[in-house]
This record gives sequence, C-alpha cells and structure tokens, in this order.
Amino acid sequence: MQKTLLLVDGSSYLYRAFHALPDLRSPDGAPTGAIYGMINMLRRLRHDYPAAYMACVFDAKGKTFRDDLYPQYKAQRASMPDDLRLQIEPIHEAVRIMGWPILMVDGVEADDVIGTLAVDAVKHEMSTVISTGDKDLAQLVNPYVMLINTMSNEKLDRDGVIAKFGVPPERIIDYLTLVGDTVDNVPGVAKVGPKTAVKWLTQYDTLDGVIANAANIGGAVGENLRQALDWLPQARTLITVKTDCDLASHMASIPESLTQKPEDQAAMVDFFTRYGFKSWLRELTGNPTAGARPLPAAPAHAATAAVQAGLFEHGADAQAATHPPLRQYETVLTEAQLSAWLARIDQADLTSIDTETTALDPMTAQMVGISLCSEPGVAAYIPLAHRYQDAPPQLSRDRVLTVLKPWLEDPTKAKVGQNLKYDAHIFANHDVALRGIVHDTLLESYVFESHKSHNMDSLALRHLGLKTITFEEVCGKGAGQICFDQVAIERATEYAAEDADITLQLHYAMWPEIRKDAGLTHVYEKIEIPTSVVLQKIERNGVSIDRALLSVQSHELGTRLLALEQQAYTLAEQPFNLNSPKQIGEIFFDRLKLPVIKKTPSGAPSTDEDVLQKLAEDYPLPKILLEYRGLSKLKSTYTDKLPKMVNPATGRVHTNYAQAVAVTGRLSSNEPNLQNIPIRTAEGRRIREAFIAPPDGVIMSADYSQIELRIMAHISGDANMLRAFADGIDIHRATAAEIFGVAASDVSSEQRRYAKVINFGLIYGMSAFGLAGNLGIERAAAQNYIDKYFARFSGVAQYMADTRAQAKARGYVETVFGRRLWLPEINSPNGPRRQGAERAAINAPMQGTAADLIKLSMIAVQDWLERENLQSKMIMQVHDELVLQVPESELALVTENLPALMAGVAQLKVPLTAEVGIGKNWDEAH
DNA sequence: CTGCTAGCATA
DNA sequence: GTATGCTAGCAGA
Repeated sequence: MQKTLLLVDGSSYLYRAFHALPDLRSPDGAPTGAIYGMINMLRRLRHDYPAAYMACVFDAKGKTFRDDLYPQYKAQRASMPDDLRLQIEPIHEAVRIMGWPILMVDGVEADDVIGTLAVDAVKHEMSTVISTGDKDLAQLVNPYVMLINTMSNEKLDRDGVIAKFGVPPERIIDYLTLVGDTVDNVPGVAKVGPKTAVKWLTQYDTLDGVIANAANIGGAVGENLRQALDWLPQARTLITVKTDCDLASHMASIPESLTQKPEDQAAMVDFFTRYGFKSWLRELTGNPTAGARPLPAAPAHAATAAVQAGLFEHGADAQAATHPPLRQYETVLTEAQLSAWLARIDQADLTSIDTETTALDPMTAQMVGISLCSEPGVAAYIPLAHRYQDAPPQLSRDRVLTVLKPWLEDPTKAKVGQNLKYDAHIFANHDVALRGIVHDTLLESYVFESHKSHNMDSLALRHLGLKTITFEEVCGKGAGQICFDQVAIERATEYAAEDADITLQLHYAMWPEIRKDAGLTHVYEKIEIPTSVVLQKIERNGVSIDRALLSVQSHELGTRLLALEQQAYTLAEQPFNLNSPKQIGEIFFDRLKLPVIKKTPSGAPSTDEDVLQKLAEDYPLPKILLEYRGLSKLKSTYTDKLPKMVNPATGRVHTNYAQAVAVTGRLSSNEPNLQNIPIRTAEGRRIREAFIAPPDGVIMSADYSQIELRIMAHISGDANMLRAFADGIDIHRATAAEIFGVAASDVSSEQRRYAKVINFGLIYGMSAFGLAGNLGIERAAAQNYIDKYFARFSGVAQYMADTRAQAKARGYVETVFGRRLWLPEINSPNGPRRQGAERAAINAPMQGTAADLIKLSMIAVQDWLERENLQSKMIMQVHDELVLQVPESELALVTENLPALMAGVAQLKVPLTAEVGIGKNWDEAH
C-alpha cells in the first residue's frame, strides 16, 4: 500500500466549523466563520497528510434509503441556521477552486459515499485517511483505513477505536445500535449507554449474541432490551454505513478522478477578497509580510475584541481569529509575572477566571491556584499552595490575593467563569468578595440548551470541538484520587489554564447564540446571572440547626424503631432486615402468601407505600412496616444526617443550590437537600422545629399561593379561572362548583377534595388513567370529570392543545419570560416516551414560569435588603417559598414588604399573592 | 469501590 | 400524572 486516499467528511465539518468559530463577517456583512474554518481545515489537512488522491464529500439533496426506512431519521435535527445556509455555496466554491475533487451524490449520504470509496480504495491497493468529526465512521476503520478529527487532533486506527469505545471497529455497528444515535434521532436500547453496551458486547461478543441472550439479562435494562428487540435490526440498518453505493455515474474512475487539480489562483484571489481573508490574500499575491507569519497572541486578541465590538462587518481580518489552536499557557511564579498579568486583566474587556481548590465543598475548600484568561489561547495559572516534595517556590496566597483583590472586588471589571458561584465561595473563604460577575458559561449553556449537559468537558466538545483535560486525568478517581495541591505545577498549569481558556472561548461561542433571542437574553441577564449572585449569599448565610433537639428525636425514633422491629419479627416468625425490599418481598409473598398488588419495573412484587396501605387493611405486618418505613426515613435522612452537615466554622448548615440541573428552570438543593424537609405528617414536621431563628429574631416564611394554577390561568386566559382568581375565592372550591354544577357555598368537602386532585392533575398533564388511580375511582368516571372540567374551562383545554402542538412543532415550550424548555422526546416513535414528553410539555411552562417568578423574587428581596441595609437574611428557597431570618427589630418592616415584593415581580392577568408566617422555628412559621 | 434499584421526602 | 435528591440494600467488581 503505497498511495494514500484522503477523504474529508465535509458535511460533518460544516456544523462544527460554524459553531466553533466566532461570528466572522465579510466586508459586506455576509457570515464567513464556517467558510474560514473549512478552508483552514483543508489547508492543514493537505499539509499534514500529503496524499496522492483526495476528495471532499458532502451530503446532497434528495431522500436517502434511511428516510424511506425510518421517517423520523434526523427528525430531531433543527433546521440549518440561516447564517450557515448562506455559507454552503461559498464553501463548495472554495473547495473547488482550491483544487479538491468534490463529491455530492443525490440520494446518498456523505457517510455512504465515504464508506464505498474506502472499501474501493483497498482494491486499488491504497490506504485511506478519513477526516471526520462523526464517530459513526469508526465502523470503517481497518488496517488500511484510519480516521482523524482535525478539530480535536484525534487519530483513530484500530487500537484507537478500541481505546476510545472499548470495542473493535467491527463491533462499532453493534455498539452504536445498542447505544443509539441522538444526533440522527436513531434510538438504541433505553438506558443503555457506552458502559452497558461494551459490557454486553464483551460478554456476548456480537449484537446477535446479545439479542440471543436477551432473555437472560436482568434488571430494567434487560427489560428495555427485550422491548427493543423488534427495533434493533432496523436501527442496525440505519447505523450501518453503506460500502456498496453505485458511484459509477459520478466519477470516471477511481483513482484518476480523485487526483488534486491545480488551484485556480485567480479565482482564489477573487474569493479571498470577496470574503475578507486578507492574510491568505497576501500569501497568494506575494506580499512579503504574509505567509511566514505565525498566528501569535496579538491578532487573536484583536479578533476577539473585534467580535465583541461587532466590528467584523467593517472588514477586520477574519483570519486572525482562533486558528491554529493556541495554548500559550504561563505559570506565574514571580512578582513580575503577576504584575504583568494584573495589567493585562485590568485592561481587558472580559476575563475568565477559575480557582483550583482542596475540596469540592465550597464552604470549606481552600484555594490552591487561580487561572486567568482574557484572550482565547493565552492563559495564566498562578499556583499558590501546591505542596509536594520538591514543589517550586510559589507566590504566597496572601500576597497574590492582596495584589488581585482590588481587581477581583471591582464590579466594573467584567468576569466570566464556569459556575462562578463556586469560585465566589472560594474567594469568600479567603475574605475576597468577588464582584463583576457578568457572565457564566454554566448558565449560558443552561439557558441555551436546558436539557443538555453543562459540564465544561462536554461543552468544549459540543461547542468548540475540543477535548479537554479532565479533572480525573489529573487527579485520578475513587480512593486513588489526589488533592489538587499534590499535582505537579506543570501539569496543573496545562489543566487549570486550559479551563480558563476554554471558558472564555465557550462564552464567545454561546453568548452570540443567546443574544439572537430577546427572551433568552432576558432570562440569562435579568434572571439567571443575578440569581447566581443571590444564591451564593443565601448559601453562605446558611441556616441554624438545633442539634440537641435532633439528637433527642433521633434517640426517640431509634427506640420506637427497635420496638417495631421486634413486633415485625414476631409477626413474621423470623428476623429479617426491614430496610430490604427484597427480604420483605420474600416474607410477604413467598412465606406469608400475601397477594401481589403491583410489580416494580424490574418485575419484583412491589412493597411500596400504596401496596402496604392496601395490605394493611387485611394483615397486621404491613401496618407495622409502614410505620417503620416512615420513622426510619426520618431518622436516617434527617435527624441523623442534618447534625452531621453543620459546618464547624459557622455552626450552620450550608446547602448548595444547583442552578443548572432541573430542566424546567427550578433550583435543586443538595448536601443537604433542604427542599424536601418533611411537612405532611405531624411526625415529620417535628424536623422543622430544629430549623431555628437566632436568639434575637424569628424565622419568616413567605410562599406564593397557588402559583402554578395562577400561571395556568394567565397563560390560558381562561375566563372562568381568571374570574375566580380575580375574585380572590378558594380556587378548589370554585373548580368544584363548576364541575359539579353547584353554588360555591354548596360545595361539599368531598367535592372540593376531588376538584383539588383534578387541579393538581392538570398541572401534571394528567390522563384519565392517572386521575382514576389517584381518586380510587373507575377510569370512565375519571374521564367524565375531565370532560366536565374542560367543558367549563375551555380556555384551559385550548391551552393544553396549543402547548402540545407547539412542543411538537418546535421541540420546545416557553415560560412567560421566554425561557425555553426543550423536549427531546416529543416526536419519539416510542409511544410511552412521547406521551411522557407531552405531559412534561404541559407541566413545563407552569413549573418553569413559577421558577422564573421566585427567582425574580429572590433578586428583588436581596436587592431591597441590601438597599435598606437590613440585618434580615434569606436563608432558604423551596420552589414557591422563601425563608428568612429576621431580627425582632425588623419584624414589622419585613412582614409588610416581603409579600409585596414577591407579589410585585410581574404583572400577570391574575394577582400574585404571597402568604407570610412567623415563628421561632420553621415549623411555627407556617 | 461503583453503579443500580426501590422507596420516599418536597414543590 | 410534573420536577428533584438521598438512603439503604445489593450485585458485580
């Protein structure tokens, strides 16, 4: 094999080049980023992989066999952005005039053309290099075919494929069939990801082996596999790249038709002029200053600044943007370096900042180093506290923080980071108040694509096509994990400086996308960024916990649990672990022969609360177990755990609010979760007695009343519902009056209870089946209620229909404030999944708008507290409730203003109301 | 030691 | 019937 064939998967690079580069413009304002990226890539490829034969392959028009086989093929894919569409023709033109043979075959995808050529090349004794960003093509790799990804510089030969995927190339089709391809909307087996797929293929060798053994695979994934058995052959066909396409009519012969043609220099001069690629132009026209010049930091900075200022339309040099990937990373060890960097960031329009620490817990972690970046590709790492044998002398933490403090605390010095809430805590741990947080890439990603992952490694891959160094690669994992202060400073610089660099680049990739939409921009700038600043303060405030009280409760619960345990053993006539659903199942259903009411998803008889409730009607043991479960949950999750979470330094509990987890826009709370403290049962409520006020103050709780139903009234505009809220009457009573056709004053408590369940069901996108289950009535009866409801509240019925339609047409729904909530499965061919997405679509605008409103409340309240210089502090948020600690001296003022602030954050078609409670502890405050 | 299931706390 | 996080048990490393 002497000769090489170089094949470029042009279609896969289009999107990547488009998204990886800033919004470059030609002198007359046309978008040029993708054109620039594509030309740059082809130039580098030809340099790095000199080949006798070559071709650039694009998808062409026309339906392919895959569309016929599977109408949903690529159905998830958003239509091509206009700015990219405009660049397609110029890209084809550029490829042609650069002398590359170009292949587009109507009705055949680029992948299949490439597959066919790669197989053909072997017959002509050529080896093939395929340049692609698409992992699917790994199935083509063999001793004569390898893949390269020019964006990540990754090379995949046979060993590379095995290293990356865990299976050899000949198993890639099987692997992808199991995992599925979300990009092309080809589902695999539900809940099967790379790990399970590799496990199965290792165990059963091939997909056919896995299918043959489907009956032997346990658990929920086993069931999912069996569900997918009919589908898998079709998925395999879709995923298999064709290697036998008829290309005869499109080229005279291989290899002759795939030789490089001479560059059309005149056309190139014209082309580069038209699109403003000045340095390539200089190179062509023999200008002595061009060509030899490497791409240093300065032009990169100039380009970035130009992008920020929107100057590209005026013909700035697009070429100086980002390529080649620059990694000018500096370790700052001297005062002189520190001064130089301070001067740099002080001048910069925007600086990305990242801290390395000793721990994940933001309240106790100590700073190990700081990284900074103000120009893509040029970053600094300032090690402060690396402590290992022979670690070089570092600038002291105190010294560096003293030098940087004025800049860090200056609200006019704009900062960006990935989850700056964390870094703000770290700085606060060292008495620095981070200000000037104007951007956060975590929140940009969350606002832009709520349903995708937001960690930096996946963001870098998705938006920049770059593979980053992971924390695990640097520090290891599990028991073998080392603290960052043990990492060699050279290695730490590569990792930490990259983080700051990538963060800045991610910002330049995502921010222009958000800016295109006024709603997203509003949600990001006016809700998420200010919320993150408020959250950091709430987390830092923490909440005071009465450890002694919890300890007493733990003890009491322990005693009662012990007694229940003994009673259970007696009734079962043997000891068993009451915490083990498996052992309970054996006792109940094998030994005592109790009836099986329902099964868990994996097929075992269920022992959940509903089942035990039912069985308790006829048997004594389930009743004991119910009580045991309830008390055991209280003890293990709350009374035992909360005292352990008290921060020794502050004497308070500091939860972490995750701002980019819930796909609806809600916050979530962890370590500990303070959003699921019991309230429904008297036993559980006692936990809240341990959330106490400071000696001179009270706990104040303010919650929005019926917020989601109010939002439903607002969005749907339903006249009956709007009137009920306008009149300020009990909404469940009003609903019952409508459904049952009686006067509001004649609604029975039973009727009100039904109406309440129906109202909640509506918020959750209920079905007759679900309502029946909840009310314990026949399905037909439930349907009857739903029909009556929709007859009386026709605006709500219309809203439900409109929301479903919008979700299906656009793939997302919106909150009142323009937050987008994506529903990837809304057009899934899988019925249950699709229906699940439909219910989520109904619920999301209400839950999401409520989330927007309370975030606005938090911003307004914090702003007011600071403006008035009050001592009152927000200490918790529980979705529709804000909890504050308020000194006695401010009690009257805050009681009056808090609900008014919350009610006033938005003017909807219905009034918003917030109810306030006060007490010495959280239980009393309700 | 890791990942999964069942069960259950909240809005 | 929406959205989360945490615990214990358990199976396979």
